Amino acid sequence: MPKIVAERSDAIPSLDEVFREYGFEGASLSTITEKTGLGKGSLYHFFPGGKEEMATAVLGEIDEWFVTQVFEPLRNADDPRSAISDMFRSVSRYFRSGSRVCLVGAFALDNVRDRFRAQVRDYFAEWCGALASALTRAGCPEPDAAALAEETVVAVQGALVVARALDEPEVFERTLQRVQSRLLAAISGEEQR
Amino acid sequence: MPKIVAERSDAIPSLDEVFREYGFEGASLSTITEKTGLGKGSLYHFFPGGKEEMATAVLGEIDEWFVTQVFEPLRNADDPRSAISDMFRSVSRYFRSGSRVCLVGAFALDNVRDRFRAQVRDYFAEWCGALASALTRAGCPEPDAAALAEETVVAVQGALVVARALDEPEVFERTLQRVQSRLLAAISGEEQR
DNA sequence: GTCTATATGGAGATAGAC
DNA sequence: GTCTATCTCCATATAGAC
Repeated sequence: MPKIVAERSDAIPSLDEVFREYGFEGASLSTITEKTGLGKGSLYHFFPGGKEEMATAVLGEIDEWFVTQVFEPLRNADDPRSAISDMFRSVSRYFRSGSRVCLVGAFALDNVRDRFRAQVRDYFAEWCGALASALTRAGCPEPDAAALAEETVVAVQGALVVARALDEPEVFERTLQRVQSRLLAAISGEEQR
Repeated sequence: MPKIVAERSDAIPSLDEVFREYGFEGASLSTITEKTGLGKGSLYHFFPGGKEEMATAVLGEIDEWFVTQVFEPLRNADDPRSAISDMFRSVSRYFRSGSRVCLVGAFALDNVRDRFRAQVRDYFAEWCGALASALTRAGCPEPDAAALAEETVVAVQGALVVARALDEPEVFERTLQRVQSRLLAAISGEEQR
């Protein structure tokens, strides 16, 4: 399907798709041309830095989505409990119930990690930090909160790997359910003390 | 350092290293030549199918290691409890406490997954199956065993992703500790009934 | 801004001497 | 078995007309 592209940001969703499907090295300029509907001329007009700039832009867009949809709600919500539930809903939607890969995670395992080191690092650090913050405000003691947050982020990433390896997206939803109930249990447990 | 290469299998460890470090697409023939110490002539003599055959051979070698070191012990050990402990020790050693990537997991997230679909699939399916078998024989009821096994494999893969993304290998060891105690707790819990 | 044509390099792979 | 030379192809990137 042809895309309507009038400015740089209109191309980002297609670029996101392409990198997710083919990986950074696997996404050739001709593939990108095809999937975005933009010729090389336009592509280099919008992204003078070439593929690397395209990927940086996509990572930036992903980060922005997570910041507004996930990280900020976790950090600022009046009700941290429901912010955590919202996180699971958003994440499930974002990863299409396990049939969509995490581009940042894929970059982390790839040799391109070093080229996008800061963006990759921050994404995971922010996620862990924001979730730990919500857990703490929900009554979970500090060290447990950090551990639970890390466990949750690890589970999400692992589930995406295994789901794709087995071609069984259900692994992802099962995992989300499991860690979510574990988090909520940890919170109620604390509140009862 | 130069390698002593007299037969095909002598090249596998170097190939394994190269693919782990550069990924499948990122590992060019000149990189491979350099790291294995073999010229293109020798390389194509040993692997007429080129890069794809090299990767297949590496995946086969990895699988064989896991079958003998991890899967068979899990399935056959007289004492499933200690087989499970052994698994965690072997896995920690194999992944160098989180500083080594899982090549199969990396392939799963990459677009090369489809080219090695069966090998990628089997690796994870076998791991889950073998661990579930050990858990069942240790007294864990069937459905719980499968869920716990899946959770464990998911955690290992996720920990490798996050450890590499954050440049913090400790994430891996922490995760192993956590899932190990959870498994052992589940088993003792069952045995007390 | 978007196109076509093109430059240049390195990729994977092969041939054939030794 | 291992080497060097070479083939072909497609990659990223650029130039310049429109």
